[in-house]
Amino acid sequence: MADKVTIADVARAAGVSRQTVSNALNTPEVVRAETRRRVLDVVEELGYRVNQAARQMRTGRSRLIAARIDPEQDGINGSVGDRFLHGLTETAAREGYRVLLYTADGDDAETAAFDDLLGAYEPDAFVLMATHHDDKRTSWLAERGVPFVTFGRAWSEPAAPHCWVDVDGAAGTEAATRHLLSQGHRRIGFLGWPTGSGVGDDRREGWRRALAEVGLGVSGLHRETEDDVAPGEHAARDLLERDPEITALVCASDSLALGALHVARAPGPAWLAGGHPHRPVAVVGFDDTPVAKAIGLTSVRQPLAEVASSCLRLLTHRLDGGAGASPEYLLLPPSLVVRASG
Amino acid sequence: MADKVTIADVARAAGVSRQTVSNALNTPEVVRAETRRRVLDVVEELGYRVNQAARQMRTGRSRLIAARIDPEQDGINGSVGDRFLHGLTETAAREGYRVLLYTADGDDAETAAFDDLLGAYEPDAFVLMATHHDDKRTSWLAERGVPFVTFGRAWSEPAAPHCWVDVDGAAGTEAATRHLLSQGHRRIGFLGWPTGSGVGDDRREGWRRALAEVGLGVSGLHRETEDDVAPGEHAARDLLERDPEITALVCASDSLALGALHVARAPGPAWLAGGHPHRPVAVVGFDDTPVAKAIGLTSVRQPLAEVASSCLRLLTHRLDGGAGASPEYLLLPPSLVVRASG
DNA sequence: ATGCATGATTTGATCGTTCAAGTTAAGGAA
DNA sequence: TTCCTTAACTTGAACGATCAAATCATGCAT
Repeated sequence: MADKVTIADVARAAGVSRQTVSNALNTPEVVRAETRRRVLDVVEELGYRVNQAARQMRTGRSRLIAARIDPEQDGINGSVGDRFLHGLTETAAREGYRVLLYTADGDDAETAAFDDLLGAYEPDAFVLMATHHDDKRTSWLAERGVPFVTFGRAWSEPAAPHCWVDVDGAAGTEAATRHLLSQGHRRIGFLGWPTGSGVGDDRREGWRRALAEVGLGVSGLHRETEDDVAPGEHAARDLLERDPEITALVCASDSLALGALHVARAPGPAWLAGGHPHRPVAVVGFDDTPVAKAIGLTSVRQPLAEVASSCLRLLTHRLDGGAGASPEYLLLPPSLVVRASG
Repeated sequence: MADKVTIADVARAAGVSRQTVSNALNTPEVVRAETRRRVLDVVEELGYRVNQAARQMRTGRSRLIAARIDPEQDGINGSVGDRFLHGLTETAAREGYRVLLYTADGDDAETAAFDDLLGAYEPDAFVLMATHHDDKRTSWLAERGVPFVTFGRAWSEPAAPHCWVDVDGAAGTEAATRHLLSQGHRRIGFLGWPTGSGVGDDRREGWRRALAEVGLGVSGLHRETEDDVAPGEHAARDLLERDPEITALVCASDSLALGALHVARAPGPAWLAGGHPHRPVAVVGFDDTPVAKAIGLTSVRQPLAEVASSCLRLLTHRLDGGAGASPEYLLLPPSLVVRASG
């Protein structure tokens, strides 16, 4: 609290001007090596730290990156966002940035939040999660020339005008399906979300592809429903009852997979209510949430730490380095975490 | 992106001086009502927003609150921090503050992070989670006069020199135990953490108290172990095998409870490996994590949103209002979420 | 009338940094 | 010698807000 050391203090102690101190720190190449050393020694000795607010005033750059923190949606899939945020914060710190949080419920509230933040704190960039078709947020930012990356590809545009990083969901479900095929399963169903969501359609496609590769069709083998446990259970029951040949299910999320497990399991334990005795069915989820780990559910894991660091690297590259003209896209492969469920 | 409106722009348009605009916004009572209205109209019309950086330079206040984001510990209990952070962000926004994230592994790394942040971004305050005995972090901040609140009481000091908000863990386990008693259970065990952790000891105490109230002792009824699923399972097995009379277990966390469930359940489903057939045992967890909800585990729920908003309210009260001399403490009651497990 | 609070507004200075332009000294080419 | 270039460093101004002090009316008591 006591003292705040300013650049002028350092300059005085080192016997140079303010600007030379600034140069020694930010543009070393214009300062004589010996002078630079002397300045850096004094900086160290006095414990000088540049004041962000002052720097921001002059340069217009806040070294702040804004990201949304979600209320844990259904409580199961929510943890994805948190793992991502943690990775983001860690990488950001390493690159000299900090993560500023905001909340918003819906796209309109979020663009309003953009406006507020830009007016007051002037973050240098935004990181968006969960992109969807006709995402208003990206166009809002793009129109105003605000830098941003998205975790999630641009579903509506073939070649997006902005950078994105995403995980290859289709590759994930494809790997999951192949895994099940290799275990001898031949009739493998899919539990997903209603057509029209980019992410959901993508995950279904991976499953379809894997089956097609070995000459199997998908007719009557899938159900689409809301992303929660109860709907998942319902859909799974329906699917399994209509097709007694099905021995395995690939799911678009751990929530759905958990619902499926309630049906697919052998006569259930006392603390899981209402299970009809049923043949055992293998189940694979998506996201490798804590719940999956806890109950031994095989699941597709997204490399969230890498997604986060990639997002940040794309941003800082644009912010600090020359602003490369064409946007970059990055599609990372997920991995399958095999557990007892399949 | 185009234009940024400054206070000078507003002043010019409204035909007053910069200072009057500032006063109209920050000290309305010194400005004539009519003038104030005119200024506010112009503010609205031009879309003026105060620039935080400039304000911070002059006032020394950043309106930033720093909080740590954890890597999801064991993946199960981690979600507590995230729910808290979300609440914090939401309340902060309402009070004109923003949450700035940082990461740190261990107390020393965290105080180093304090130093970094204070030097560069000058957050007005810190919010700390998971306080423990002899917490280096609180003393570091206190010595330097940096405002902060902790989620978690000051375990080492009788009357802490700083504000804290906490959840009454003992009340939670007490309620859980009473609930089990009311269901007819008479021999109720406890699975907890090694003695010495404030939180863990507190939770054990609530269980003990509830049993004592109805004249029951606790000898041989509890086990202490590391906070994870496997140790929980191990400890539960040990406890249940040595005392065949036990019909229910209260646990210090959902992780432990999940381990206990692996033992306590009726002959397990195929996807949960290695279960010895066993008598059914009721289990209650702590934290009401997504996992608890997913598997139907009765659990003690902490009112995280209220904890977060209370933390923030205590802070802003001190930051904005007069800095009340004596610290305030707030102990909030948890609630029991009853599910199939007990 | 004069003086003097009081209310409403304005003026100049300042926070700590970096930008842009200026200065100084040294080295080469003419 | 004189001029020009370059390297190394310094000086003043500016970013956009608020603080502290100054100014200008206005009303009221003396």
